[in-house]
Order: sequence, then structure tokens, then C-alpha cells
Amino acid sequence: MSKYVSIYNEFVGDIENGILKNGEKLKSESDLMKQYDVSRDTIRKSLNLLEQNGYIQKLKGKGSFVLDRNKFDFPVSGITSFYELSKKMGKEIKTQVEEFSLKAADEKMKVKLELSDEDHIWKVVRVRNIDGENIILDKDYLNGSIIQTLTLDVCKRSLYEYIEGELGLKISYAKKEITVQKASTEDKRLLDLEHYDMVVVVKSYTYLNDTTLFQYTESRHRPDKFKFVDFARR
Amino acid sequence: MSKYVSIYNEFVGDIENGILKNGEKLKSESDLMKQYDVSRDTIRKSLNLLEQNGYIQKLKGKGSFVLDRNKFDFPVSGITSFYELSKKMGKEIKTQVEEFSLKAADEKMKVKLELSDEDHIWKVVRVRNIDGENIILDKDYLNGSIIQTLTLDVCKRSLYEYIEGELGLKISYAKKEITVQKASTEDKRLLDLEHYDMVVVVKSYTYLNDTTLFQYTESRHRPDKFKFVDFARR
DNA sequence: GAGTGGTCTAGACCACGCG
DNA sequence: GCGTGGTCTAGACCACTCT
Repeated sequence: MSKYVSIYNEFVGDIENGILKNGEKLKSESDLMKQYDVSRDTIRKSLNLLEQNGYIQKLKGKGSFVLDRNKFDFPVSGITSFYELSKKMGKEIKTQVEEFSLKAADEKMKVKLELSDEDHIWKVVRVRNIDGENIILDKDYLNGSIIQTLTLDVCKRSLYEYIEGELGLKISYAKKEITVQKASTEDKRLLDLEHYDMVVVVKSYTYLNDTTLFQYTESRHRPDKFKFVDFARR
Repeated sequence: MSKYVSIYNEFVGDIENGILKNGEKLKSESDLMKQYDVSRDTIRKSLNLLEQNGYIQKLKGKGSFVLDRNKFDFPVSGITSFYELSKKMGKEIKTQVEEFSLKAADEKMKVKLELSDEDHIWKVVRVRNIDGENIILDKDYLNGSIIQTLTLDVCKRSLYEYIEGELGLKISYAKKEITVQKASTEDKRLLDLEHYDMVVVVKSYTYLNDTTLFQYTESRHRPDKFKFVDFARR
């Protein structure tokens, strides 16, 4: 772990645990240099990370100030798996694997995952049950040339944990797209949609470190339970 | 304009105009140092900006590579005003100002905008007409202590342009929240909702450079016309 | 004027990818 | 082994805020 990430993590901990309070002024960069016995550049890298992620605001001539994270719920933006999310929340969450298969890619998926004719794809369909209701339908399509083996057990737990932990692949960036659509018959069959006839669809294209696209996901949510929070800098 | 931002902008131009193509390798950092006659740190700042905004991917030991922006539509995330957006798109867009007033803040808004009893707020309600249909209802609430004067003409054009340009205020960051709700009677009255009975609601809290909250916006969209695209790094 | 963050420089060592 | 990007250092000057 690099120094500046360690210092960043320390600040994140202090802010999330309320040791550093909203609006509080951080020590100046030169003070922090002495305190951590590092160069100014290292301190600045840490503070820049904090600013990017909405923990602090830096003001020229004045100092760095802690922002109010409570107002921000939890920005679930970025690339976060359902498993990581559910660990953060206090809800009772269950995952039901509806389908788990390896097949030749059909035309639609060949385009989406940029595959050639011989490639195979994993298809994983999972229903997420929150507090006793089937709320989210996750349909994952994984490039079989990159993910060689996959087990039902992994699907029940966490794909990302397996991919990053076991396989050692590095997930780097993703494009996400949020739209609202009419519920399909599959949505109606697998989810507890009540009277709702629409679903929020989050499509994600996820890329590895080396810019290979390895996953396409369609996450279909019951509209009343959907919430997306984002923190953006201009 | 700082050097590293200039270099960043030059790269952005080259990538958006196709002078630098998808997957193409950039010159190495040391080459770029010589080419621009700057230090390595300056080049690295430019490249980091490019990476953050999804223009390139850097690979240790290999180099920096241009990412395919076409696949990313236009990430409209970040803080972008409707006016800035409509300039980018080729659609015929009209804005109808439905309401424009300055009043004492009611309880709900006092909480949302963190106001005291004496404060006033501007309320601006606008209907966005795209290709002949009323698609978006924008309800803006602005802190009257910060925005002293406002005119109908500004509302017809662009609030942000006025705030940043005329008033010289610096918009710094925002929290956004996307949910889906039942359409209100106001939605139904002002928008061409067809048979849809739900709207996508984007709530934004926008902050200035000095961490003052100055604007709360509720943007209500017809569901079939709503699309949110995001580029995220892990 | 003193203190703060923003930019820029020059140099060093490391970890990684590839031939 | 060489070239690449990643981290870290030490020092400089600037622009801004506050008193």
C-alpha cells in the first residue's frame, strides 16, 4: 500500500467515524507533512483523493474542510457489486440463482461483449430478495475466454470477489446506463412487482485493467425500491 | 490556464476529433515531457485528468491508451445544466417558464436549503419541450441570500451561465439522487405523459466553492425519455 | 505580512511488461 | 535489460484569504 493511500484511508476512517466532524478544518498541508513525515506531494495526493470522493473541500488561502457525508446517503455510484453493497446495509438480503450456464454467444451478446464466433459466454441470472421481497433481477453475461471457470457457489456469493480475489483480475472501469422500461414477462415472473408495470434498468459494461470488456450486466429494479446516489464535481 | 489543463484540453480535442484513435498508444511520459518542454509531473497531471474522465487508460509498463468514447454515448453525469446539454445535442429544444417568484421559504425548503427564518428563495419552474413534446419538468429553488437578483430572461436562457458568468460564483460539487415516483397532478398537467403514470425524479443539491448550498433542483422526466449515462472507475 | 492551497520543476527509486 | 508508468522527495514561486 502506498503512503498516500494509507493516509487517505486514515482520513476516511476518521471522517466516517466522526472523529473529524462536518465543517471541521484539517491541519494545513505543511503541518501534515511534519506529522506524517512525508513530502508535501504525498500529502497533496491524499487530500486530492479525499476531495474527489466528496470527503473534503479544499479552499485556496483558507484550508481543507470536512464535508457533510450524512447528507449524501451513500453514493453507490462507482463500481460496486451487490454483495459489497449488501454488506454495508443492515438489510436482510438473499440471492437466488435462477440460471447459471455456459453457452455459445448469440448475436446480441456477441455485439455487446465484442466476441468472435467461437467464444462462449457465462450467463448468470439472479434474483435479489430484500426484506422478504424479490426486488432486483440481475442478469450477468461474462466473457468465457476471460473467465475460464465459474461455479454455482461463486454466483451465490459474489462474482467480483471471485474475479478479483481468486482469479486476480483487475476491474478497472465501467460504463453504466440507467433507463426505465416496461416490465417484461420475465420481470413479472421473477420479481414481486405488485401493481408496477415498469422496471428501472441499469446496464453496465465492465472493463478490466487492460481495457478488455469482460462483463455485461442488466440489473432490473422494482421502481419504488430503486435509488441511485451520485456525487459529482464540476 | 495552467499548463497541465492546457495539455489536457489539447488531448481531449485530439481524441474527440479522431486525431487520436481508439486503442492508439500515446507517446510515453518522457517523450511528452520533451515535446511540451515541461516536467514529468505536469504531464502526469494531464494524463491523470484524461484517465479520470474516461479518455485514456494507463497501464504500468506498457503505456497510455485511448479508450473508445463512442461506446460511452455522452456521460452526462457530473454537473451539467440543461442549457449546456441542449447545446451539445442536435434536438430542437424549447424552454417554457411556468413560474418565477421570490418568496419566504416554507418549512420544507428551509430544511432542504438550510435556510434561516428570514431568508427568501427563488422558485423557478420550467417545462422542457423536446421535439414538440413536454418531456421534463424542472423545479429550481435558489437561496435568495446568495442569488440577490434574478430575471425572467435569465430563467429562459440558463441559470448556470448567469450564476457563473454574471455573478462570478463558482459551482463546485453536487449531490444527485435518482428515483422513480408516481406522477403528481402537476406532472400530469404540465407534461405530455401519454399513458405513463410515473416519472423519473432527479434531485440535485448544488454547492458553491465555499461549501455553501445554494440550489435545490427537482428534475422530473417522462420515463421513456430518461437516460442517465455514467463512467465510473473502481 | 503570514499562512494557505495551486502549480511547476528536477531528480530518484520502484514495479511491471516484454523481448 | 530496457522502457513504461507509479511513488516519493525537496525546493521554488504564485494566488488567494485573513488580520
